Amino acid sequence: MGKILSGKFFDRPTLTVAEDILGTFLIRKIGRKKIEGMITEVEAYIGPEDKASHASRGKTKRTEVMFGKPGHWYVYMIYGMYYCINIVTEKEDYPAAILIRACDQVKGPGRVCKYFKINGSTWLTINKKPADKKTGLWIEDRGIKIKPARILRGKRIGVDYAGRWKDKKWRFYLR
DNA sequence: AGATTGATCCAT
DNA sequence: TGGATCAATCTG
Repeated sequence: MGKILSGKFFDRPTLTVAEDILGTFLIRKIGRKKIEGMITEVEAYIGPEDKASHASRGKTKRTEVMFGKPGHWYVYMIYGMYYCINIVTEKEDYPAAILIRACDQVKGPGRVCKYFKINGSTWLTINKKPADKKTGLWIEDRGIKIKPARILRGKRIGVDYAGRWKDKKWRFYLR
């Protein structure tokens, strides 16, 4: 149907990828069923210095995937209840990723994962895996072109602890 | 505004 | 090994 976005797409400056990813589709395949949604809101987490990023405290078992190859999934649990999903960007050894905050009418990263059935029994099949059909979760470009005027930009949500990094306007969303 | 909830990480 | 922290969401 659409064009599956590969590592090459994600091996670019994260802010560029964040804008370009708006209007593409997140696809989840479970058995013969598909769950789909157009990506409408994302946040960028960029580099080892970004205090809002999990990678700012260095490479750990959890965050090593952010230091890995672009086009892989980083899934983590937050507040013991919710999962959030990110796609890794930029070159290996440079930690960066994009958090998918909303798809169509599904607003909020925790709800996105719930909608796409990423939970305690499935997240390990996705975390640190490439975004492709084999993993069962990928991103497709279906040719929808978003006019720059439709893209809004603002501060990231829930990172007030991040010092001077909290005010970076690294959140992109559709009007 | 407050409760929820448990993996993660770092300082003891 | 313990405890603070947390890229969120729900309920009131």
